[in-house]
Amino acid sequence: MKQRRPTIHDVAAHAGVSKSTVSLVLQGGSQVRAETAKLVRKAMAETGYVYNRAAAQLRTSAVGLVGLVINDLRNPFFTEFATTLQMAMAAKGYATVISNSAEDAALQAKLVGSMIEHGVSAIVISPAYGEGPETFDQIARAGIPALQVLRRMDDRLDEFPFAGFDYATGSAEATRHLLDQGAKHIAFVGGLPGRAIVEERMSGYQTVLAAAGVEPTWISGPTTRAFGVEAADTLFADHPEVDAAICFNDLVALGLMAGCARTGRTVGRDLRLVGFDDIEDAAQVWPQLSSVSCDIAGFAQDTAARLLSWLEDGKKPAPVLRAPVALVPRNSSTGEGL
Amino acid sequence: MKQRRPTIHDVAAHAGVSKSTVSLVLQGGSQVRAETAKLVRKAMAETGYVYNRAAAQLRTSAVGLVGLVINDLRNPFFTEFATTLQMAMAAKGYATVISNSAEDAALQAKLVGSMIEHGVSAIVISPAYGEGPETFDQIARAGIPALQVLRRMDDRLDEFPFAGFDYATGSAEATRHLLDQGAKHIAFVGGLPGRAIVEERMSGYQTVLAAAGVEPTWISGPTTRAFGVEAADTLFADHPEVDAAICFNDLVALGLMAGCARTGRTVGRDLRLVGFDDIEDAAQVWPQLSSVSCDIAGFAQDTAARLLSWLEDGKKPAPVLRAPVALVPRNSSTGEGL
DNA sequence: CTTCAAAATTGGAACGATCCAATTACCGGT
DNA sequence: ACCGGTAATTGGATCGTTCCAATTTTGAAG
Repeated sequence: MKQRRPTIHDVAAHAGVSKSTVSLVLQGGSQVRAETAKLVRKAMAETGYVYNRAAAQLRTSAVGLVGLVINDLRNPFFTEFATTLQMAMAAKGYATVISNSAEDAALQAKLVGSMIEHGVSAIVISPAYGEGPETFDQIARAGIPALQVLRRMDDRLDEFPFAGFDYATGSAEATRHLLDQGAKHIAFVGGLPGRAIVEERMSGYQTVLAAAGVEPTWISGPTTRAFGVEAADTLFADHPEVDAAICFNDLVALGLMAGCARTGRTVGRDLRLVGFDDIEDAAQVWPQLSSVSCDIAGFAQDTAARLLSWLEDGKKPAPVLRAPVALVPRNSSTGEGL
Repeated sequence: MKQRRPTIHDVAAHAGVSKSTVSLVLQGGSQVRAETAKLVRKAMAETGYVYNRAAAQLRTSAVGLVGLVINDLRNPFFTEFATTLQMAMAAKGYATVISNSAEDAALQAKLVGSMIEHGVSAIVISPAYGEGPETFDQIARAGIPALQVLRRMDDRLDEFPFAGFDYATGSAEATRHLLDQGAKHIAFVGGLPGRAIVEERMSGYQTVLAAAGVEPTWISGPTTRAFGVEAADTLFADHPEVDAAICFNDLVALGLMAGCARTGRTVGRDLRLVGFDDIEDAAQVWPQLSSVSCDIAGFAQDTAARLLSWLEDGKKPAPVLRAPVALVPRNSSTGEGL
């Protein structure tokens, strides 16, 4: 039980070949005779050999391991991204370690440090809000390729290319859609001031409203479902004229829907609603939630592809990429079929 | 840019001490003079040293790294478990790598293999359904402590202790609650035949119904939100007499709620509903969903504690642990305040 | 100023794989 | 049987740490 694991030496002895041959078999090159290879593989099975990656890594320093740091893994939007990316990388032979920073910059720095020590060959990070550039300094020092996704926190875009969605266009489209549906007063619900994404997601809304000569209304707050529930009360008490809303994300929108249901308003008629992200739930609640769809799975696959071409062909991705988004109108905004 | 990373040697040279001293500083023992230690740390900062864990691991083979394999990371129930466990382990200085097997036994085996190669010192696994004992054989061969959680797939309980929830009692309680509310015909919705958890979650339901002399009704299917939506139609078409339902999990229940809303039934009045797991959403939809609460966060913390005591004090956990569950009645079953 | 134990420091020898250059095996054609 | 050339195999040397035994430094007591 306590004895040490067999090594490449033991396997070699058991198979009657040299350790070099075993190593060659391990690497799968067609350099060893099929017959010998079979012999070695049998010996591996019999001795219960397990590959020691640390030893290999020490010698080669290249391992198929990439780190993924997510600021809020509880949010289904990010979960979808993480799982899809992991699958895509796995298909190419890379292992992906997922970590959740829980929006805590200090923890995030620690996680990234640990990943670097473990020798990840790249990092994909959706950064937490928070103080300094510590996390990215660390990555820069280690000289590891890193991609910022979904949120842009560090300005060294040449070093840490960013990819996210074209939120501004999305919210503009959503606003226009609501106006087309006859909405007179459109509120924006959720998001805290001073955050880049919030400003981005609001900018399209503000532009379109300004063009239409309508006054914007912002109910700011955290981007959670709980806040959405609570925002419903605020909305009806303080802004009774509002007849439509764009939410920072679907979680807030779903919360808002629950809040409306509780107070007896019908979403889609009394209040027209559009969310953001188009998470799976959006199509499965009733009324179905209109949302600005971000095709997060496609984005994740794209990210994997970009990362791979960086790692394997040395092609550094463009410093900024904005993936298109599309409004998916459903009955929470059209009111059809209610 | 391309030059190799500084090693412990370089740091030593820079600080004017020997590599052994640097190593000692790294390990934090109080064996080196405070003054020297400071000198070394300064040298580390100046040379941009990063610790090479692979090398250390090769020598000591003990690293604070544990693997977590989850069968469905998209399900918020599991996400909550994973993130909480990760935080708890991080607090004790362990890094946790999370992987999603996506209910694919072959992928799971591959993931576990990769974790073992990376030298994890323990594995926590919520296993995917599927064929053979391959995954666990691998773990057994490597002699790594492993905990089965939430789902019991392997019978070697001495080797792979299991911990899960006391579902049978939970569903019995839920059934009794619904009967108390005046329900006459209670259906069980979701879950595929032949799976241990499904049988467990149904057993309490069946026992209580049998005692009350009521016929059970089972609408089986996958445990997803989409199935819940679809099940609503089945339910009303084929079993119009049903006036209450227990769902395999909250996802199914939430889907069922959406399905009811679409067809104009009021959950809590026309149909009394209880879910399972008490995920965050349950309290935030409207009507609020009654659910058998599993305190998954507490369970995750508990799991972390059990794992740590195994790893650090050598105390192997009991082969089977069933954590208590509690029914949380809300208005989807009581109908209050609707 | 010695002496001596305790504290601090140091030089190898591992750990288990990969890589390279060097060696040996094999095979078809004289 | 011999040769040449390719294919297959094989010993070191090496990667960056930790561990151990051995050595040096320190400082308090005599």
